Amino acid sequence: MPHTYQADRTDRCQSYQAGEFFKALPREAMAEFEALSKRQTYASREVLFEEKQNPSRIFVVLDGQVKLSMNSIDGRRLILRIAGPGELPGLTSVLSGREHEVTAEALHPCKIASMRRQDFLEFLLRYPAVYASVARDLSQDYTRACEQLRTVGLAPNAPVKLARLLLELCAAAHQTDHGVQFRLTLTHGEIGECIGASRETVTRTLSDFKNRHLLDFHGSTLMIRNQMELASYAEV
Amino acid sequence: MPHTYQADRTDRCQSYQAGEFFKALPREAMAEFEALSKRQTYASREVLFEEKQNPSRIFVVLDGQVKLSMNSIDGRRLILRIAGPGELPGLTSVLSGREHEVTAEALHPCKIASMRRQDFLEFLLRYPAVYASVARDLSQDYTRACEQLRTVGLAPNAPVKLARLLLELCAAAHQTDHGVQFRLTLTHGEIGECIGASRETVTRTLSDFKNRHLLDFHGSTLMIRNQMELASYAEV
DNA sequence: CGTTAAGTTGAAGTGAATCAAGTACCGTGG
DNA sequence: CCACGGTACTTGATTCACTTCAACTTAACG
Repeated sequence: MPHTYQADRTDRCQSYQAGEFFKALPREAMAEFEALSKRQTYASREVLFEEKQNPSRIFVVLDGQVKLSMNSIDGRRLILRIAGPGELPGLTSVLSGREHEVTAEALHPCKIASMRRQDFLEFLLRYPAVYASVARDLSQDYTRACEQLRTVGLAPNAPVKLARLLLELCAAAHQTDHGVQFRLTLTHGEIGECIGASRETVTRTLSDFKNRHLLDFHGSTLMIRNQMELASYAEV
Repeated sequence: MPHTYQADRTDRCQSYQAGEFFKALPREAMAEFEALSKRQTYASREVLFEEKQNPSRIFVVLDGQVKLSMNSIDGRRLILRIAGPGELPGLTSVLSGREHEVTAEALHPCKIASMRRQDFLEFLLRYPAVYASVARDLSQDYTRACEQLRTVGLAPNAPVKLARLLLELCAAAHQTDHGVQFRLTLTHGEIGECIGASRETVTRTLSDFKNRHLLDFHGSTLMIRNQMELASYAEV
């Protein structure tokens, strides 16, 4: 084997293991997964799979972000989540064989690994231990879907929905002296699509929060000044 | 063993196997599951577990129906689904150990089997084949949650939401010469809680559908006259 | 047969969508 | 360096679907 292969292999391992899924995998399972899968680069906005399609491949995000959403005929859209490195968008459908319930689309240029569905199912049969990872991933997906149902279906109004989304983002963010700070990579329109509100409502609600000193923003940087108050506000 | 035990045991097998979960289970796994679980009767409205609780037991509906819902402080409610015999409400949380995202409440008097969470997890380790059933159940829950997200979060208005719910109910209903007919066991209020609409809106929209000859109802019996048109209406 | 829960219908109020008309921002190329 | 075009954001005015409130009818059930 040429030297470059080793380097590449290490690189691949790291990419795969960015998420939880492959963490607990035995070495030989990991190697086999890599052997069976192929890597590909997806351009920004390129679609990995679409809702209503039958799942033909399993995908692993190695690098970049993938937007999972549901789309309606009239152009309305509901963003479910942004999947990052190590995640397996569409796992549910690949397992069940039912058509995809969501559309996956590269947000930025992405590195993606993928494998034929049948190969993955056979791989699963050879390594039943992987089921534990599968179950964890599925249950996480379900939990997230429930959280979003709570936001979209149970919140009494748009400000509460937005507050809930912001608090979710806080969890992955970085604490400073003046509050929790993070970059808002989504546009107002996309935020609206996460919570079922219009772009304008997002703008208005954000500036309302600013006026009430719950948060501050300059450009795409958002600072949650008073997370406690925001949280009590978001309570459903 | 007394004779009644045999009879009881047969009865129990049938109850467990009403759903998909236990269908594929090896005989000894089934027997062990029964030995470790206890049966209980729940009165109408009695709560099996509540959201935010930590999961301590796994539940199996043997007979009756269990309402799964999310509840907000101010009395608003979102009904996720009605679980019937053979289903395992709360499975996700039992597996992940995270707090319950939903509340489970007996609709009518119910027969329920339950088992200590720890016992179930150990049972799973002894019978990894059960993971296949677990994965199927989880993916089904996820799919359903997605469907509801589509209804609640993506439908443009209440009539479309209601039409989608009715079509869902049609799937489990019985075809006649004049259309699909089934009993609507939910009250208008509960229907509203399924789709995120008020009781009055449900009443009004149903009578609107009736006027447009999409459906008919007498008492709690509902007849979908024109399923095709209702479906095209519900398209999101 | 009376009491309670569910369904119905009308009227008024409201939160958020939509429409409209801007401004700020950013990368590109002259 | 600045004009340009495109995208995102902002803000106000209008509209509308649905909620809420209220009064009433009908059905369910011990």
